[in-house]
Amino acid sequence: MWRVEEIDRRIVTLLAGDGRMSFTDLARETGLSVSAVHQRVRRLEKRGVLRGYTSLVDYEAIGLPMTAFISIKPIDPSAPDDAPERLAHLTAIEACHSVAGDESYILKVRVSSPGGLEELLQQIRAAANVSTRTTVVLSTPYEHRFPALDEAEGSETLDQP
Amino acid sequence: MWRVEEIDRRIVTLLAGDGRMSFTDLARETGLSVSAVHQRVRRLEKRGVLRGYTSLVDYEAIGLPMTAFISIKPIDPSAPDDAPERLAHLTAIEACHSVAGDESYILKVRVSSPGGLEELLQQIRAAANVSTRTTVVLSTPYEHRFPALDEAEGSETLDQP
DNA sequence: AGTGAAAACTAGGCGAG
DNA sequence: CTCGCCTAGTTTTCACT
Repeated sequence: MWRVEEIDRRIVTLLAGDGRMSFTDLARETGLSVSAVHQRVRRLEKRGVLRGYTSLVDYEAIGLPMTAFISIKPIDPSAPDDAPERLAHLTAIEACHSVAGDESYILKVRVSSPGGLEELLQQIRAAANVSTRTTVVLSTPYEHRFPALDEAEGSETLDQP
Repeated sequence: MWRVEEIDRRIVTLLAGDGRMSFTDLARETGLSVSAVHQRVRRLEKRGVLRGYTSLVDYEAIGLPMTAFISIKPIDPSAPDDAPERLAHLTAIEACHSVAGDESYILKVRVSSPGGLEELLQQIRAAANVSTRTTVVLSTPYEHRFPALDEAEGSETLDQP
């Protein structure tokens, strides 16, 4: 009697929790056959609901112990705003969000040291002609959590053929 | 002649790019045997360098099209600061970073609508006794990128037996 | 959409260099 | 640390419902 979509949400949630979970395990958890889950996962991938898989990495262990948020604002507000493309080559930038508010973008960056952050800030200012405001992360109580999906959410979009 | 560590960095980078890559493929990409890669991956997992695997999800497709950053500040600065624990039950909060600066934490949240954001803000203020400052994300040019790891970074920490 | 079974491929353990 | 072999288990396709 529950909507079919329940199962897709369950699959997405399970894979968010363990991106390497086998189809066999997904099948057991969802009560479907292996081939049915397989088919659903492939369909979710094709539709872009599942956009890929990644490992969660300890940035401290790979020599990038420092995280910061950098808000940027164009120095010349009349110039075309192509900051994301201009900054894309800086691999220390993990994410770039266009935001409402005083500044135009928020960047999340990972660097090895204060010196590395200073250097990155100079590169950002030079590459995109922006002023910056930096907020250094001291610790991260949690990250990469996945929300509980209830039937109110996603039903319309996930339910299309 | 190159440091052995080169290979571990390569493995981490490959798994960051495709968290479901098979050991067979990892072996081919790194030039090692399957069992050698297998052993290295298990070691990286045990050391906590690889902390897990997850799927990348299109939040719009699952009915959570709205992302925001919420900075919070305690209303009573003399009270013990246990905001992360007090907020942990709110699954709309994807990440919680303790930060330097005017505010004490930055939260990243996913909601279904402005109404959902409003409700979440009330819950946050009530649960942690904080004031909030919200920055709504308009679009995300990129996210979840993984930095290029060069030999300068990570060598010390990754190189230990 | 779902199922079960066959074929191809992968994971994970073992002994050896 | 690395290799290659081996078996159990997983992925993927297919014909059928």
